[in-house]
Amino acid sequence: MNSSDQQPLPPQYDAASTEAEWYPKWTEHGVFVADADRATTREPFVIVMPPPNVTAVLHVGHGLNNTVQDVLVRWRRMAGDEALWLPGTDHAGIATQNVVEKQLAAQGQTRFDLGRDAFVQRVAEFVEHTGGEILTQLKAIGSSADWTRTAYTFSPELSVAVREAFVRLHEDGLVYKGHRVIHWCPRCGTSLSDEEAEFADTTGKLYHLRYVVADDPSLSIVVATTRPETMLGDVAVAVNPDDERYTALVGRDLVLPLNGKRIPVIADSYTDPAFGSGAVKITPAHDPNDFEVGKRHQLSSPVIIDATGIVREVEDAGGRVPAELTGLDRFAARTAIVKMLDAAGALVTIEPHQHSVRHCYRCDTVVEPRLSDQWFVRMKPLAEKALAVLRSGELRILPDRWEAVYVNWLEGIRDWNISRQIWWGHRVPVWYCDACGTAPIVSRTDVAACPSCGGATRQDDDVLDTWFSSWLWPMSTIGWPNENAADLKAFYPGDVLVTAPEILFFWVSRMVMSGCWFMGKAPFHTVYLHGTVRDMEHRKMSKSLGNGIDPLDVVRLYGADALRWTMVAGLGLGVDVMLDPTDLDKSFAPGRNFCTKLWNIGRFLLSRVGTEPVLAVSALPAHSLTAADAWILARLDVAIAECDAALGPARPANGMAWTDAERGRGLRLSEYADSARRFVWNELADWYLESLKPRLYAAENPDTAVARAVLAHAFDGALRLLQPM
RNA sequence: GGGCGAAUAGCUCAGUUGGUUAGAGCGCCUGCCUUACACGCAGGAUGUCGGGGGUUCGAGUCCCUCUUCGCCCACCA
Repeated sequence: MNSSDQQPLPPQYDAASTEAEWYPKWTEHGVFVADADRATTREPFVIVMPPPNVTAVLHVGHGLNNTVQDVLVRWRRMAGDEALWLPGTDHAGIATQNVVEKQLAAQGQTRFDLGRDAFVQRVAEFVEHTGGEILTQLKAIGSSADWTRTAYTFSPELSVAVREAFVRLHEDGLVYKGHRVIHWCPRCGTSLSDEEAEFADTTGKLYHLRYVVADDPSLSIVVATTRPETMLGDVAVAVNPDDERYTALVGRDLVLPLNGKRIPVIADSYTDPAFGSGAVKITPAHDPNDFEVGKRHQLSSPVIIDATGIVREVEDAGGRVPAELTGLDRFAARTAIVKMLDAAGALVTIEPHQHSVRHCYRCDTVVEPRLSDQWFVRMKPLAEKALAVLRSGELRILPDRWEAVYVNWLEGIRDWNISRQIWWGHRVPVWYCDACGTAPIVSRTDVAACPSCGGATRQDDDVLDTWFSSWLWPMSTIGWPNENAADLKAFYPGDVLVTAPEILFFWVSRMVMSGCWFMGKAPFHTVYLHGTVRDMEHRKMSKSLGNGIDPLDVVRLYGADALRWTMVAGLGLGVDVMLDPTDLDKSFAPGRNFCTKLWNIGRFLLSRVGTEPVLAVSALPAHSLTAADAWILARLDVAIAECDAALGPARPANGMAWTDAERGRGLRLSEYADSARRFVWNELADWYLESLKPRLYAAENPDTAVARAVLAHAFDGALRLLQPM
């Protein structure tokens, strides 16, 4: 050993070169590739990656989400499990279509100029050329996913799964076509599910309008509405049957201002006598509640706003829209109508009104309730199974307070509108024969000719909600519906699902439902909901706010390990991670510094121990160990136990369901980071290594080999301990 | 309207079933370029644990209440 001089390694760790060198080695050696055969002799441990939108660019939220998954997968891989982390992307129906439509708009075109086939082709090409870039970016942060299994929600294989799910649910009586008022985005031109129509608190106005009794102008009723433009489509005014103020008027006709239509006063318990004037205008085509009221009273449903949000006579609306309002945008029409009502003496008052307005989750346009035909999934039977697995402990959610949210949503679940009037997505597998008008044909395979008359068929124009493909993700990616697929047998059900609470309803609950329904088992036993990455003002990091941090910048400046360290160390259970986009050093230097600390322990070891084999610690006689040796070996054992306890248990001990005692344990990422850091820095480096200097700078003697052996062992242990993160 | 969460050192946060001097990182102060590391080492200061009340031998930890932030859900006409 030459202790005198040259340092083969620089005193500071260069993450960029090291990481770039190692990642390809890992993939070349296939260390991330799971093997279905091996899973018969080892415990499988499976995490499916929440598939980012295929057009997505890596942001720090992905960094957090994937770091957590990577830590867990690497931890189990180290522990000897057959670990599978399954990556992939989501075709993201509306989102991706919007991106391409924006490109077209820049050229002054719309999708209708191209036509359906050409447009779909164009989106597919776009996705092929620029999509999935995020998966490459995930490699830069060290993600140990099994890239040989990379999946895509719109691949041929997954399309088979989507059709199978639709057809089977139809066979089970859970898929049906419904005619009702749904959420509609006039900008995207499609219906939305309840979850896709997000509430935003708004200060609006409550307009009080006076409708005069037809045969006695001295009598009138005042109704309150936030959307006066819909009055053109009113077919009745409803009052509560117990409301004595209006008993005498029930059954009589009112005259609708502006278009002179006669509408009846009806009694319906939907009306709350305490709200406003206690009388509600009923617009069946433009409000879901009014639609129900209208059905109960066999009223017509005149449509006076079209699919693009323009006011005009669309259906059953003859003579309802005055010429001067026809063709106006719904909001322009509102202004105009209020003016006209005022002029007509029908506007009583306007008062400010706090309420929540639904917006499109993709483009933030105010959602328009719209009467249309849509495909729905009857959710109650599915929800019951998803509730049962939580109650039995087959499934748990961490932090556990989310379990109540999950239960609450499932207990009040409503049917899921799964059809979208866009072009990018899985086409609804239903065919119609216009010639003979036979019943719609729901089929796993394309139907070219009508089975009854042999005539030409026409496939349903709608595509399926993008979540209708992602809810199958834990099964479809590993072979379902082929029940004999080796991967499906080896890797279903999986273990942990790591995501943010935002998509608990969109995705997590639905995966549980589909897994329970189609496979008879929840797709994972643990849902881990992590926090959100925020800036120092606690604002969510986002492109629009310009407060984001590019994970790739962090990788370049501080290293992937520093990024990962910051994510893991800052991640209390369910707690948000705060980062300062204006001071990257504040957030990421600690991780980088820790790497350098580790690096320098290594340099010390190389200079004082060298690269020759050392004695095995187990071969050292107990009496040859100094107190420091025994101490650091004990501390290593403690650290290992602490890290393991912080992360685990990996699965329910009985293999079936969580016991009450187990249920809240584990997934304490920050505790894992703390324990590991304390051992490496405070115990190994600060104390043990310092204590070793007299021994390792002394002339060679019998103790030298002991010190070298223990140091090498402790350092090896440290590296293994840190490997997951 | 219903539900949930948070409030602990200047900042970001730990404090698992109530139990000796409340912790970490960053920041700050004082020494140190000591032959692994100045992206470092040694040492130090810092908190009526949001306010009020209560239970208890004992409360950051349990109960009530108030205040302030934040989140989710809802057929808010």
